[in-house]
Amino acid sequence: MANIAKFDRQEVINKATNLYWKKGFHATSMRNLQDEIDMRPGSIYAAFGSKDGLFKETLRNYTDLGIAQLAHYKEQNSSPLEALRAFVKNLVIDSQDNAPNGICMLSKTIGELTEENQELLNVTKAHLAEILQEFVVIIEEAQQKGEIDKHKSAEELANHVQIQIAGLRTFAKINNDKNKLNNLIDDMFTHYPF
Amino acid sequence: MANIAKFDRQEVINKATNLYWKKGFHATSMRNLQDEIDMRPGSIYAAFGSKDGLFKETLRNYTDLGIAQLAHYKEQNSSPLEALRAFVKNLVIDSQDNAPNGICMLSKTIGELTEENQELLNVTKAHLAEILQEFVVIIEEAQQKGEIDKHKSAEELANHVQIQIAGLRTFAKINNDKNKLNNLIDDMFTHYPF
DNA sequence: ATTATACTTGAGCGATCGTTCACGTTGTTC
DNA sequence: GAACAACGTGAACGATCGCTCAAGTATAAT
Repeated sequence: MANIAKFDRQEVINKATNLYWKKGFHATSMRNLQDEIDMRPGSIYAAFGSKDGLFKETLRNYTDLGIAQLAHYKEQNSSPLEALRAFVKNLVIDSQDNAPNGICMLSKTIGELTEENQELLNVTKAHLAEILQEFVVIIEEAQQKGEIDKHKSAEELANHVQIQIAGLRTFAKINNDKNKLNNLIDDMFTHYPF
Repeated sequence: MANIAKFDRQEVINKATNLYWKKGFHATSMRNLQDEIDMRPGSIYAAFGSKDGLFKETLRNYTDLGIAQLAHYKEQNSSPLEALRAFVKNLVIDSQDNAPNGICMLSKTIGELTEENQELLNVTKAHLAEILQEFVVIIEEAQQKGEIDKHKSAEELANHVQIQIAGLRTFAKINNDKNKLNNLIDDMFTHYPF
């Protein structure tokens, strides 16, 4: 017989994601997490195994949320390219105020961790590759619709988008001028290499 | 009377810079630093005051080294624009192997720290602004020499360069294809907005 | 009611954190 | 060579780290 879930696992993971995203892996203590998700150490370790294990689940959650968000913009826009633009603007501009951290949790983790946490690093890289692939798909759709030159490499354009997002989100942390950020993103979609 | 320096302050700061740069602020313990710079806690605290104090000195050191490096490339190139390009290639491509960390120490710190370390965050932002100003100067010199359209805003171009560096260095961490990175940087200098 | 099972609890483990300070050593001064 | 100043030393402080586990509580099955 299935037992009553004593805690809402998804809600716990969401809260843990936000805290890890905000403070980073090393600066987030299990004490901090205990307070944030309102669970005692024993329960946390029974459910997630370790600090690393919980972090890995939050990385998965973060990536799923990002991919779902991109799908959301695709549904709302008939144009794949416009959907991508809206997605990027949301990440770079809106996230500075709404999200736990303006920086991408995956980029931040790539920057923070070393080979001492090789497995978490590998997971993070794999998730970034997943998102890259989503960009490839949406760019190929835009090419099908004639919004982008079909002769251009969708993979290279996707790389370019990911580089711009990483750069812009870092920049936004020191210069949160929304008009400027908006213009930079518009430029990105109206000039080379698009 | 000045006493004999019992330790080489500059060498100690260099070693501390490399460790902080590699591991980040939170993941670097004072024990780690003691081993790396071969000093006992009392001496470190007498010389630098605190973990924060030493970190602040390494940020200053890192920024000075970067500015000196840019000056070096300016001396070696008659063209300011080529000097800037060589500087960027060095940061993005060579640093992946040579340096303690492929990521810029300042960007990494911006990503890692929160308002809990507001002063270190402010120092870091100020240093990024310093480097931005160096880019403005070199771009203005390139405009004087007719290498860049004088009607373009040197400040905006400098911002663009800093954003590209942040994005490319993150990208290089997951895809260290030197040919691709080289092409991306060449594209950056031969297409919009340059 | 009793037993079995599932889940939570929180005191506390050994280790490590950033930091301090009484003390030892070294070099200078008179 | 005695006194002093300057610096380095490392044991050890209280706090916190990630984590464990014996005990407690709640629900389900008999």
